[in-house]
Amino acid sequence: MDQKEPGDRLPAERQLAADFGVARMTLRNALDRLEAEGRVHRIPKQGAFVGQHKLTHGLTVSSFTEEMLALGKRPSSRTLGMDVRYAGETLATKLRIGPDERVWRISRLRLADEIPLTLETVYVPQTIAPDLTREDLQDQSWYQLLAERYGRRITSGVQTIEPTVTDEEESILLDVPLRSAAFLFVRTCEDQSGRPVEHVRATTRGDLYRIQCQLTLGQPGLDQTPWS
Amino acid sequence: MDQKEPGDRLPAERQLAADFGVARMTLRNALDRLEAEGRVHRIPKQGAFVGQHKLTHGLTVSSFTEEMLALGKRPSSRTLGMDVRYAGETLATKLRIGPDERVWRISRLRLADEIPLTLETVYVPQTIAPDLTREDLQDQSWYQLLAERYGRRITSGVQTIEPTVTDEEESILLDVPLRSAAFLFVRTCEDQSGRPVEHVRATTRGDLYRIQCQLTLGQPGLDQTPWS
DNA sequence: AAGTGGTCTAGACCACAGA
DNA sequence: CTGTGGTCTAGACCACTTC
Repeated sequence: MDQKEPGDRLPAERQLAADFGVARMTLRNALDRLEAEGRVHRIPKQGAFVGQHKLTHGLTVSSFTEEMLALGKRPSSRTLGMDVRYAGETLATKLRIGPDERVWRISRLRLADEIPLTLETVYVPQTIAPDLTREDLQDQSWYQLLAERYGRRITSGVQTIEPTVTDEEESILLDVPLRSAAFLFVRTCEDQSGRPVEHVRATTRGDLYRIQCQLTLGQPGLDQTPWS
Repeated sequence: MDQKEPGDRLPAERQLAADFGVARMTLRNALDRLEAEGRVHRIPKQGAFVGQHKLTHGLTVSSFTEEMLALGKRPSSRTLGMDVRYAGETLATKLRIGPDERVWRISRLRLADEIPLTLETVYVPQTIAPDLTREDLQDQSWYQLLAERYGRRITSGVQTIEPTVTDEEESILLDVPLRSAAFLFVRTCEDQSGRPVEHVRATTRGDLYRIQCQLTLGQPGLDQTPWS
């Protein structure tokens, strides 16, 4: 079994399927995922090739902790604030709760190898995590905590991404000059049964973080439909 | 046949497959695409629902023209510069050509409903489009031109996204204040046979454009692998 | 218990690539 | 031409949700 180099062609699908003892459809599904992750690059009618580039973490649901560990960085966290407040109309809609229900509001500075990287504010209904403490949030994965203690596995979400410039407070906390370029991520995540679990606003330094993603062709003919 | 509202549940997969007269696997593939486009929202073990949100254009290969038309805007274009130069080392690597081969360098301001939105610079090997003229670029889809005249259908690409702030020239051309938030998209696109066709740097106004995408769970167990 | 989505199987046909 | 990936079929089993 020789090691493949980036750019090398993988064996034919039928061959691989036979090697692994699975049906070709199953093998293709696996390749689909590898391609989405950027680990292989496929050329229609020609084959699959070992990925050329080290794609950075793309657009999957993953906690800061997991993402940093995957990138070989040491994640840490400083809790800046943590309180309970009423959801209010906007947040209630996103979390599908009543506007007078209470939510945790947790502000944290996330660091990678002790360098400030992201400033995030998480909103989570108090009914989901009633007994949360400051210690729970220190240096452990928030998603792991949600899964293990509260039985909520985050499996999907919708995210918007905007460019922004840091204001005075963000600049100080993130240790960058005033009006530096940054990402603003806003996402609402759901658990395995489709119930909203958290709403997050995260400001991430643009000088240290970038998004890399594979572009694929939206199937022709359907993209034409106007969507109001 | 009644019209479905956002949030309504779709019929069961087996039912839909029977209605359309296709196998369930085929129906599921179609649902996968609709979900990736944000038109449908699926909850595991419960069903598929009409999409809640009007998702903005996500991360598929599409020309500016097509994307704006899909959003109901009228695209237009002003060519700012167009010349031929040597590729140089960096660009040559991305386009997989020799460093002393010639490339078109085309700068264009892209507008939506006459409002400046994106400032883009496209690099394309001269061998691919030898007889390009300024008129070719006026108010017609570049990808369509590539496909129809040169037989190159853009089907995939790799893109990096960074936040940036506009410099003096960009601010004037995009009609925004100095140091406004903007996206910097850098992508290299390939045709149907996997050959690089163009390299693009595009600066897009952050006050008018955002990215919205569906987050999904990278399959567990494989994400743990460190990628150097 | 019945119905659901998620997954897999073992075949099949097509269009296109390269020799 | 042969082999390839792209797509589809008709069935199957499982785990889970809902009644």
